[in-house]
Amino acid sequence: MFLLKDYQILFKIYISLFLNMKRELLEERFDYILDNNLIAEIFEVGTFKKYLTNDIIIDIDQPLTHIPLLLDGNIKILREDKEGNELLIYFLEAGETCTMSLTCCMGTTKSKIRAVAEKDSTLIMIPVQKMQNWLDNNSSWRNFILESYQTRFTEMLETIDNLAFMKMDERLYKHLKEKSKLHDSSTIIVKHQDIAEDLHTSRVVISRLLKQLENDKKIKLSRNKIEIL
Amino acid sequence: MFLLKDYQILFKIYISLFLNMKRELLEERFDYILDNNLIAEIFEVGTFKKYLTNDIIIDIDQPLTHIPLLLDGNIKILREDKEGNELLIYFLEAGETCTMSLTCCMGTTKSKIRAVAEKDSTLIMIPVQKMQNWLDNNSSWRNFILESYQTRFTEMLETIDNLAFMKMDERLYKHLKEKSKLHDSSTIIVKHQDIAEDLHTSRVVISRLLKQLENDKKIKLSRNKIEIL
DNA sequence: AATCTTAAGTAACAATTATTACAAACCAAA
DNA sequence: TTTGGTTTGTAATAATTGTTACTTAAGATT
Repeated sequence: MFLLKDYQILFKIYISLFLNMKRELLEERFDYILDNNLIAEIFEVGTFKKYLTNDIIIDIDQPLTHIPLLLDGNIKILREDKEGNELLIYFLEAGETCTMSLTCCMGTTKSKIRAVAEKDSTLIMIPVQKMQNWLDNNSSWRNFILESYQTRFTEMLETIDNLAFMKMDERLYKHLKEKSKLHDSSTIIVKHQDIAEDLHTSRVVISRLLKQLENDKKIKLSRNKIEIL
Repeated sequence: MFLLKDYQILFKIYISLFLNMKRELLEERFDYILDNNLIAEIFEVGTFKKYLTNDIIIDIDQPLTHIPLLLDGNIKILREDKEGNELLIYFLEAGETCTMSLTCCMGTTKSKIRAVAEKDSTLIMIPVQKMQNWLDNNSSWRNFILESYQTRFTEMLETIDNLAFMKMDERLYKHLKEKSKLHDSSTIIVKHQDIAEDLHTSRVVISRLLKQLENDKKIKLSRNKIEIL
């Protein structure tokens, strides 16, 4: 019997749900912390799953009715302006929720945010009403949400730092290292064009800077592929 | 008898505290919504006030022990990097709390954030323990905090937009209009150097762009003063 | 009024990033 | 192997922003 933080357990329950575990099995596993009422309630929730590959999944034009909770894979969150320019804000990893969606759900603001799955990902959508309900009644859920806010906050601060204080070559190199870490491989499969869009600049600029990095022996370039040395 | 949202009332109580209102008067005013226990608790809190003028107030190097709640005036929140470069992130107005501080308090992250009062401001510092306590036990406080997060979130998104998608001249003009709105006057009292620091650029650049704006009849320049037309 | 300090204006130049246009290389399918 | 589409490399040039160095102007102080 291993100890997890409450919200992680709550999260585990979702995963089990997703894997179609039997209710009895679930209860046996988790009732030592969460009471039956809570489990029952979770079972009631109309969750649905989505499999995503490399495609737009959330285009927030009208207020959302569900909050995504990422089970597996990772999703990048992009900001978009009126002219269609884009900028990567942060990556969502498994076990995380998108605070941006919370903001959209609860507030009236219509935010232009795009979420793109970089590899196959699975997520559960939680209805907003449940969301609000749990926020009031379940302290473990509350902590999960508060911690999410804080993580996102820190990451947004970092994004601001990057934009404000770093030059394009540094931003590029950092971005490469981040992607490498995220996909757990020193070889990244991307084309220059994609990087350019994430960092909101042009392909030519990225190619130029990548060439420089290669000359500096920091990376090795091939078609559709960048290896970090 | 006027209706306010719960957290606003809570906030009003703070203001009253600050104004040294008699406890009896407070209870008479607010107990129709908040029970006596809560009021009692608020009275127990070790609040203290600070008066600030144009000076650094919070330099977050070690975890904070108190959360500021702004009663009057306004405070600008700046991001700082290792080399001492700065960038304005957002303005705090009366009735707001600094979510950045929450992040610092609750998490372990040591953030480099500077808060500067642009005019005389008053704030109350709330001990972190109380903070956490209320979060669990008082739904009106909880909503206040969640709403704060959301407001800040939106504002940080806007900052990112400005940095990523706007050129310096646009950012400058927007900044001028914001300041004008904040101080409720079409005439802004600043020197070019200060603006340059807020937008993280050099004085010469700002002077140049301001001159352009003046030529375009959008503003009128004098020493230490900019008038928006 | 003369002097001093600070703020703002200006010019010349450097660095960074953006844009355009085209050539070369790579890969897959015919 | 040839073709065609996509990706990358490169050069030339423009636009934006940053830097340095100096001048001019405004306002405060003596």
